[in-house]
Amino acid sequence: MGETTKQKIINTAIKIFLEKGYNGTTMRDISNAAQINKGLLHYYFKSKNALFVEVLQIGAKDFPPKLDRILHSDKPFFEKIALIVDQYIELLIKNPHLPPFIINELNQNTDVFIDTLSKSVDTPNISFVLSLIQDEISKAHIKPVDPFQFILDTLSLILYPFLVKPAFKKISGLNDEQFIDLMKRRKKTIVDTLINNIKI
Amino acid sequence: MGETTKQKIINTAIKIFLEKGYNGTTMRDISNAAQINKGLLHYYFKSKNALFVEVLQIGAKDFPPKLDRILHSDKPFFEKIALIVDQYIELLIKNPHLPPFIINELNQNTDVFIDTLSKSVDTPNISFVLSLIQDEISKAHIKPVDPFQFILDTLSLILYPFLVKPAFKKISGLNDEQFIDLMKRRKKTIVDTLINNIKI
DNA sequence: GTCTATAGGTAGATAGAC
DNA sequence: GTCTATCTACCTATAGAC
Repeated sequence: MGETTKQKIINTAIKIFLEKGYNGTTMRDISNAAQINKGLLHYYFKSKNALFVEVLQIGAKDFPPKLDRILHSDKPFFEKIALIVDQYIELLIKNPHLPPFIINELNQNTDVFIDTLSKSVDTPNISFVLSLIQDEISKAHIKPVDPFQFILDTLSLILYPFLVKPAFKKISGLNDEQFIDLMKRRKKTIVDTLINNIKI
Repeated sequence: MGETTKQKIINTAIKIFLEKGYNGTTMRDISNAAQINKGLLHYYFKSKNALFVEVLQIGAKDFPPKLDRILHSDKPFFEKIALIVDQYIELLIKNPHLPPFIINELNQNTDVFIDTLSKSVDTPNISFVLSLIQDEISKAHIKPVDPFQFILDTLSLILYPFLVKPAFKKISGLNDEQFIDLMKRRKKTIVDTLINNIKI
């Protein structure tokens, strides 16, 4: 038995929204790509916005648990960093449209986007991460850096290349495969950069 | 003497395009904000796209020269880094909509966007920057890092916070003034992180 | 140069036959 | 549940009066 029509719509909508963003996507785009009738979109989903919200909630459900498991494990701090960098980069390699999509929706539709996400996803517990870093500092395992800035550093180093991927590929002349390879090698670079900055 | 109508259109268009992106902006938005008649937009500019291209070229003209002057100066390498970080952060504080705008257009309209920019702006000479880093390495002034990755690190650390500013403000509860203050303090954090990673 | 009116197209959404 | 036809609203762009 194949996908139900509703499933087909959702799966297709995820793909198209990721590629083109909310504004850039038309209901016709989705119905064409899913090869179903336009009217059916409104039969299953009240409106474009309702479809978007539902897709967003489904798509976002799988991310945070993995990170949470790493953060709450009993592994050493430096190892946690390496694991998180690894998980993130692998996620982004598999979902290259995710970072620009999030940045775009975040800046054009801030409130709806954040509210929808925080309702459907366990908000990543920032204060826990902060306390984790603070703890390492007070135990003199790492230098007394600003935990906030350290989190910013980490996310910056991981996400930025995926945000400018099109320009990066054009300027450097790399193809997709080579870009992925560079990002896999970048894991170590990022961990080194982060750890060089905090090790005593 | 006040602005000419054409100037008024351009100035307004820059603002609106930056806020809403190309797709999110309507000609009506621009004419309303500029308080001029819709028809005049098409009198001065053939089409929405032509207006966009012109605005892009004008807006992009001022950026690269400053960086180029720093890069080609005879200042020590570490000082160049500090100056570049400073210039970038100050630029972004003054133009907070710039980073998300660029990311969005870059990912949705890759070719047109890059082509338009590279025609109107002296392409920032990446190979010169690479050779600059390579030179420092061969003189044993810094550790033998991958120059490509080092450039990525630098841009990542500078730009990322501005890309997620809305989420960051909402999560942290900071207001605009506090965010700017944090970014000014972040200059030193970034330079430290970068230099810690390459100093011998 | 500036305006009004409107053409021509396409978006999201609905009604109703099957 | 699925389809076609159609509505309303809004977009870009143009024509033409002033």
